[in-house]
This record gives sequence, C-alpha cells and structure tokens, in this order.
Amino acid sequence: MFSIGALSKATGVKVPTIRYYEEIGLLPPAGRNAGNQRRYGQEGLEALGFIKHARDLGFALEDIKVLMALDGELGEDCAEANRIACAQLDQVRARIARLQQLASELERISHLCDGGNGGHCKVLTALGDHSQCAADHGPVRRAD
Amino acid sequence: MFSIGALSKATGVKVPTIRYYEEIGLLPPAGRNAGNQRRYGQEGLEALGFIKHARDLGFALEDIKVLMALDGELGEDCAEANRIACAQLDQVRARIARLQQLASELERISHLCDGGNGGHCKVLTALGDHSQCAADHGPVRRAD
DNA sequence: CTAATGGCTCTAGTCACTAGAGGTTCAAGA
DNA sequence: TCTTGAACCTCTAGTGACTAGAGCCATTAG
Repeated sequence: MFSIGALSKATGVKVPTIRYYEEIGLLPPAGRNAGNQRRYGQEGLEALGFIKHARDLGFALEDIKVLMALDGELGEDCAEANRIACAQLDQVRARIARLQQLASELERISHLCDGGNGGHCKVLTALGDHSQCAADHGPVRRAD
Repeated sequence: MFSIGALSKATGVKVPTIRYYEEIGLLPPAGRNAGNQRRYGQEGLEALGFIKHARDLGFALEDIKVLMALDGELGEDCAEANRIACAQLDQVRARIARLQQLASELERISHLCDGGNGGHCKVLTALGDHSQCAADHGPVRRAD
C-alpha cells in the first residue's frame, strides 16, 4: 500500500496533480485509511504510470480517459487506440513543421542585429513587420 | 480612426482579444468617442500589428511587453531585443528536438498495432510502459 | 510525548484567451 | 424622423492542466 506521497515518488507525478486527476475522474477515487488518507495498491500505481507516460507523449487528459476506458474493455479495441495514437502523431508532426518555420524566421530576425544602439533596432522593426517574413508562419502557442 | 471591429479586421486579432490586451496593459487604453466606444489611430494599428506578429512567432505576452517598452526607449536597446529573440529561438529549437523524439516514439508505438481485436492491445501496453521507450523523452505540453 | 513531516480540503491563481448575458450606440434604409 | 440590426459596451465565468497557499488533522521517528 502506498501513501499519496509514495505514489508520487514512484511515478514522478506531483501530489496535487494526483489529487487533481482523481477530482476530474481520470483516476478512480482512492481507498482511505482510518485517518482519511488515500492508500493505493498496485493497480493505482499502474493507472498513474499509464497516465504519466501518455502525458509525456503529449496526449490530452481527455484522450487518456478514452484510452483507459478502452483498456478496461473486453477485447481491447486496438484499432481505436491506434487511431488516437496516430492522430497524436499527426499533431506532433504538424507542430514540428510549424516550429521549424518559426525557428528559421527567428534566426533571420536575430541576424539583423548589428550590436549597436544607434538608430532603429532592426530586430524590433522585423518583429513589428510581418511583411518582411520569408515564410507565412501561422500562430504558435506556448509549450515544452 | 478605426472602431475596434475595423482594427480587428485590419490585424486579424479578435475583438475580445483586443479588449483583453488593453485590460492587461499591453495596449494603452484606447480613446473613446461620445458613445464610449473605442477609437484607434495609426499608432494603435501599429502596436497591435507588432503584438500580433510577435505572438505568431511564439513570444509570451510578458516578453512582448518588454519588447514594446524597448521600442519606445531613446536609442532602442537592440542588444536586449536580440537577447529576447535568441532566447525565444533557443526555446523553439528545444521544443523541436523534444517533439522529434516524441514523434519517433509514437511512430514506434503505432506500428505495434496488428489490426486485430484479440488478446492484449500492444498499443495500449506500450502506452502504459515507459520502459519500452527507445529514447528518454521528457514531458511535452499542448501547443499548435 | 513531542516535533517534524506528510496528509486533508478548499480557494484562488496561472496563461491567453473564449463565450455568454444583458444592455447601449451606431449607421443605413424607409 | 423612425426603426432595425449590427456592432459595441461591461461583467462574469469557463477552458486545460495544473500550481500555490491557508488552515487544519494524521502519522511517524526519536
């Protein structure tokens, strides 16, 4: 039996995150000991390990919910799981392509700097003027 | 003079987003007409264009605030602007590297599917078991 | 027995928006 | 001039996936 802290250490998922996963129904409610503290067994460890790995691969919690439901089904639906994985792969590839365009645009911009402080900063000008862009990059949002 | 809707069309930034930028102090408060509606001039158009382009390049709003402050300074600090642009470039490159590892891992996983429904789904097994991973990929979060 | 550590719940904050309610103003046509 | 409908206003709440903090209770090592 693990406490929530032990489970956290074993999986690398932070304690508040584990509670959050339970709250949103991604993890089944943990059993409690006499003092109302959560206790986990092997299946809790496996479930959280699955979530952790899938999150590391960039799956959304909603997708993970679907995958976990599949996992419990009789004759697990491999085709559906594979469809989700492929969709994720497509997304990752699209993101890579977009980021590569951005990288080249940023490279171009940062090469404009002549190191000096006189007159107009060309980096700032380039950042303000989309018409100077080589490629037509779309929007990109934060991520790691 | 532009209304907020005209500015939105001219820049491709949605109306509520423009109001949001004003609210958080990224855009200076717009002047108002007799009926309390926002009116923008050329400098409003340019400021929002700068923000839009920088956002498209993946800069955080906080970074954009700093860049815009630099833009207004006497003898714009090109070195600082360049530093921010390079930091952004580094982040983009790191993200690309991470995503490429993920893509190969996802590819490996999705090739495990034999199309059938009998027995255990190997895709689900692979998703649950980090130890099968070729590369040691870190976490990745949502983005476009 | 006591002190430190770890656990509990609840609320609120993050980022960059987006959606909706409910009301006001504008511009164009009759 | 009146009316209609689009565009505008403010305010609140929701998104995803957490993270931080307050204030209290439980467990465990010495």
